[in-house]
Order: sequence, then structure tokens, then C-alpha cells
Amino acid sequence: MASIKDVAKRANVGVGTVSRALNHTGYVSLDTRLKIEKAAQELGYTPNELARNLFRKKTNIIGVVIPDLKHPFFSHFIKQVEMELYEKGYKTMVCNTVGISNREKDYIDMLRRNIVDGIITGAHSLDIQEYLSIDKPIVSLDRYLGDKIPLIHSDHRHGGRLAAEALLKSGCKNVAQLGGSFMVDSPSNHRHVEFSKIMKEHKVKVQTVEFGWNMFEYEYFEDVMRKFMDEHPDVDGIFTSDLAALICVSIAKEKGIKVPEDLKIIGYDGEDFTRLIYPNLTAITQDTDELAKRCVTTLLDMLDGEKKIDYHQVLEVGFQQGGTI
Amino acid sequence: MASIKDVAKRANVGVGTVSRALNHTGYVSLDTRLKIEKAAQELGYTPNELARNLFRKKTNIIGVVIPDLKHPFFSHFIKQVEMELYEKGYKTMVCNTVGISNREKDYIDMLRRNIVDGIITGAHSLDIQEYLSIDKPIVSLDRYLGDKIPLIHSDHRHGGRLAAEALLKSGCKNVAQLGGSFMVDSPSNHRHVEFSKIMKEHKVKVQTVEFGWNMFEYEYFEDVMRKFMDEHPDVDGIFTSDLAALICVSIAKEKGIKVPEDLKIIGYDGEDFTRLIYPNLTAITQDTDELAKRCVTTLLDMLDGEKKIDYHQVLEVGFQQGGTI
DNA sequence: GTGAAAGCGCTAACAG
DNA sequence: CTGTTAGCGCTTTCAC
Repeated sequence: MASIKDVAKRANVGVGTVSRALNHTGYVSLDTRLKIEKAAQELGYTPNELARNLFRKKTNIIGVVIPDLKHPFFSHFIKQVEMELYEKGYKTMVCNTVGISNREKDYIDMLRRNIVDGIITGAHSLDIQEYLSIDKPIVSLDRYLGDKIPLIHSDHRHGGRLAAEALLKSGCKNVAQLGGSFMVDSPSNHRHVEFSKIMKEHKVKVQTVEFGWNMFEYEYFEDVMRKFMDEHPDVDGIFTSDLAALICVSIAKEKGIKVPEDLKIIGYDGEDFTRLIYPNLTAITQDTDELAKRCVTTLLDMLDGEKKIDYHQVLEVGFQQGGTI
Repeated sequence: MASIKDVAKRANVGVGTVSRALNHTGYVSLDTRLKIEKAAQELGYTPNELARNLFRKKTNIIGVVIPDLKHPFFSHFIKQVEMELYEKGYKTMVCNTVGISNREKDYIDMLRRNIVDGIITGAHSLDIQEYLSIDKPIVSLDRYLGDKIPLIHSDHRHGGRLAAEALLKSGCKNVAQLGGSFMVDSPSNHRHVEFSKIMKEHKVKVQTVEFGWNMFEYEYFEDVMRKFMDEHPDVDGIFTSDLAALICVSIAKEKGIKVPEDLKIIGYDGEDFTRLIYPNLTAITQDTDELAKRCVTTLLDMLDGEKKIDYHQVLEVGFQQGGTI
């Protein structure tokens, strides 16, 4: 690989001049610039980013840590994050935490080692403690990581309320909610708290089933859902994640349970694939694109250092009227 | 940030010794090692990977270029790739090419700039020419990029055959296949060639609809599928991608067309979400996990330099019997 | 305008 | 066993 030295030699100039010429920084006479460009061209010179990185102490790489790249919500999120980052001149490094303990810690380490300039994390595995000691740019999606780390999430409480109201309005008397692990303190759990609260206020029986910690596999949801439905044939309304909701619709159909007549189902997230069935799944929707955008701009603002940071951003949820309620 | 120099100073030793002690390379007396470890500890020292990278001319980062991170096949693929790479000590950088021209080129540039050690590409946008000039490790999924670049793909020809046979066996007389752009020479298009060939051999009418180039949006598939179904109510068998197939099932239901009685539908890829409907989608399945694994091991073997590389790996496809055929 | 030189933080070779 | 030194390739003063 040709280095800047080779170019300098070939153009009969110093390396500094080559650097200035190629980066359009500082004065270089047209004459020598052309000489340099020609030499660079002939040598097929490409600057070595590694050397630049070392000098600048910056890689322009952002790490994105999420539980499961395959999950519809997260794959949507990361796609959008990647596109936003690209537009701003950054590259995206990804990390699946599911199934492997300590990966989140590895990633924090990458911040320390200067491999990434910042991190957007949507993972829920690590103890908060680990984060408190870091003073590099981190933005969190859906999980409180201390006051120093910006937190961005949908208004899940409102999401829970909307779901509850929809089920109530359609006359449910015995509902259930199945949701992600409540062990971690995440705003995303607020939907279940709120849901439960409203149901109780209306004297409607509500059961809550907790999904296993960091479980995102399709088969797992199916197992849990099937078992639940077998044991509770009397439940007339279910509130759960998109994936589990779709599975629920499918199991209901298999069992000959009429949806929405005998069982109302409402999902959460409202990703694309909930519109792949007919009728569509009724769901509370998150603005995934906007969540991604906020995470990116907030992180880049932190990197910038000048901008004022909003440490707690809450996005509105929506309602997707489908045919399952 | 504390550097190795600081540690050396604090431990009253030379930087070389610190390096050796911390990396367990070369001899260091127990005594000094302890001194060094203590100093490193106290300073909260973490080696700067950037400097290492520069020295080693290696980042341990692999770039993965795919059309669309949100697409179920690709998000599955990339999840698996990421996990395999992590296990082998590599990090994964991702790149969505959809919608943005030239991103693939940007990525190849990253190889030149030493930002990534190698690339796994599943994208279909760039002219092959660009690849021919590269002599760094690249592995291609589903697209022929010249004899120097290992090509890994499913036996799509067989996939097309299986789909055709299934449709024939169930008595279809007038079928259609809708598939990805045929402009690029990709083994994945072979399924349509084979499908068509077999149908013609059996004197069954077959229409072929080509999806737009690099289109992966749900709405787009819905538009195309709906239009097609409106214009061809007489078609009794459809072979298309998972996503489009599911949409097809949904539209059929909406229109009151009985599946599989009046319309047989068979998908391609057989990702998880085809089992989210009841009855499940009948589909030709790819072994996505194995594809990912092969891509990773092949790339790492190239990086290794010692191993013998298999330049053309073809994986068997499977058949998922659902209820749509 | 331009060249020389220092240095980013680390590793490896080479004397001691 | 350990300290010193010479780079890795680039950017940026700082003289000339």
C-alpha cells in the first residue's frame, strides 16, 4: 500500500504538503497540488484511516448495542440508526447482547479503548453501575442509566393506557398482559404498570405474565403464549408485544377461537409485519424512525460538545386500528 | 486518558516492559509485573486500540454490506454473522445499501482505508468491476463477483424446482412468480429460471413479474402484489418471497379467495415470521444460519492466509410444509 | 508556500 | 529479565 511518504517522494515534496494538498487544508500552490494529485493518482494512494484515527483520537464509528438484531423492532431501529449515522459521516458497529452475558460490558470497553466514539444502547442486561463510571458519549433507548446518560423512549405509560382503554371499550372483562422482564427498571415496563392500574380501576380482572429475561426467540413466545392460552381459555383480551400478539392470533385461529369476537388482541410496537395479516393486528405504535433519529442526533450533539443536550426525551405513541379488537 | 507511558512512569519501568507485562508476551519478573499491574489499575489504564491498530495494520472489524437491515432474511443473516464474528474476536460493522447509491463503493473504500479487515457482501448494487481491483478479503453472498471472491449461496435452482413441483403436484394450471430484480446476475435468480423451465416443460402457463431493483419496502410489495392479483384473478398458484407471499395470503383473505383451495401460495426463505400465521406459509427454506457461518469462516480463513479457500459453496434448501399449498 | 520534525500510543527488535 | 529506540502513517506546528 502506498503511503503518504511515497506520494511525497514521487511528487518531490514533503509529506506535510501532501497532507495539506489532499485534505484541502492550508495553502498549496496550484502547481504543486496538481503534481501531488497526479502522483497520488498514479500510486493509487488511499490515506490510511488508522493513522488518522490515532492522531485524531476518533474513529467516526458508533456502537449500537441491542438485545436482538433479528427482532422486528430492533432491526427497524438499527436500520434507521445506520442510515442517520451514515448521513452524518459515521459508521455503525452493531452488537447483539442476547444469549451472551457480558457483551454489553465488552462494548463499554470498546468505548474506553477508543474503538468507537460513542454508544447507543438499547440493551437491558448490564448493571447500571458499569455505566456510571463512563464519561464518554452514551445514549440510552428505553432504560434509565443515571442522570448523565440521555434517555429516549416512547410514552409507554400512555401506550399502556391506550391499550387498556381499547380493551375496556370493546367490553373485555378478563384480560391478560404478557410482557418483557420487569426485573430491569425500564420505561417500557411502565405500559404494564399503567395497563394494570387502569384495569383495576375499572374492576376488570387482569393477569400479568412476565417473559423471561432477554428472551426474544419466536419459539419461546409461542411456548409461553400457548401454555397461557391453554390454561386460561376464559381470558377475553390480551395485550402483549407484536410478535407474541401475532402468535396469539395464530393460536386462536388454530384453536377455533374467534378474533375479535371471543378474544381481543392488541399488540405493541406496531411494526410492519403486524400488517402482514388480514385483518391487521390492532396495536399501539411506536415511532421507531423518530426514536432512532433522536438517539443519533442526541449522541452526535454530545460528541460535538457545544450543543445543549436534552436528557430525557419522550415520544408520543400511536394507535393502529386493525381487526383484532 | 492514561497512556502506557504514564503506567511505565508510575511503575518505574520502561514502556516496553509494561507492554510485555500486560500482554503476557515475553518475560517479565513476577515482581515487576505486579508493580505494573498495580500502576495500571490505579491509573485506570486501558490500552488505546487505535495505536495497536495502526501498528498491526488490523482493526478486527468486519464490514457486512446488505441491502436492507430490516428485511427478515437479512436481519437474521446479520444477527448470525455478528454472533459468529464475535465468537472469533471480531466486531461487526453494518451497512444498508438500499436507497443510497454508491454506499457499496464507500464500503470498498473502507477496506482500502484499512477501517475494516474484510467484507461480507450481500448487496446487489455495484458494478462487478469495482470488486475486481480489490485484493483484500471479501466474501459474497448470492452474487458472483469474479473468480477471486468466494461465493456462497443456497441451491436456488433446486429451490425453484421444489417450488415448481409443489405447485404442479397440487394441480396448478396457471401460475405466477414474482421476484427480485433480474438485472444483476445472482444465483438467487436461478430459482425463477428453473421454476419457469419446469412449468413450461409441464405446459403450465407461467408469468414472471420482476420486482423493482433494490426495493424492499413492505408497501412496495403490497402495491405490486395487489395490482397483480387484481389483474390476474385467474392465477391459481404463486411463487414469491416470504414477505410478498404473506402479503398475498393476506390480500387473498381480504378478497375472499380461498387459500389453498383456489390459490396456492409458496414463499421463499422460510424465515420465522412465515410461521406467525395460521396455517403457516408453505415455503422453500434457506439455511440462513449456515449461510452466515460459512461466510464468516470463509472470510476468516482468507484473513488467516494459510487455509485453503472453497471459492464456491452451495447449501441445500429445504421445504417447509405449511397450509398455503 | 513548503519542508522538517514532533508526536498520537503502542509493539517489537535490540542491546544490555 | 528490562530499558531504549525505531517505527506504524498521518497531521500539524514552526521555521524558512
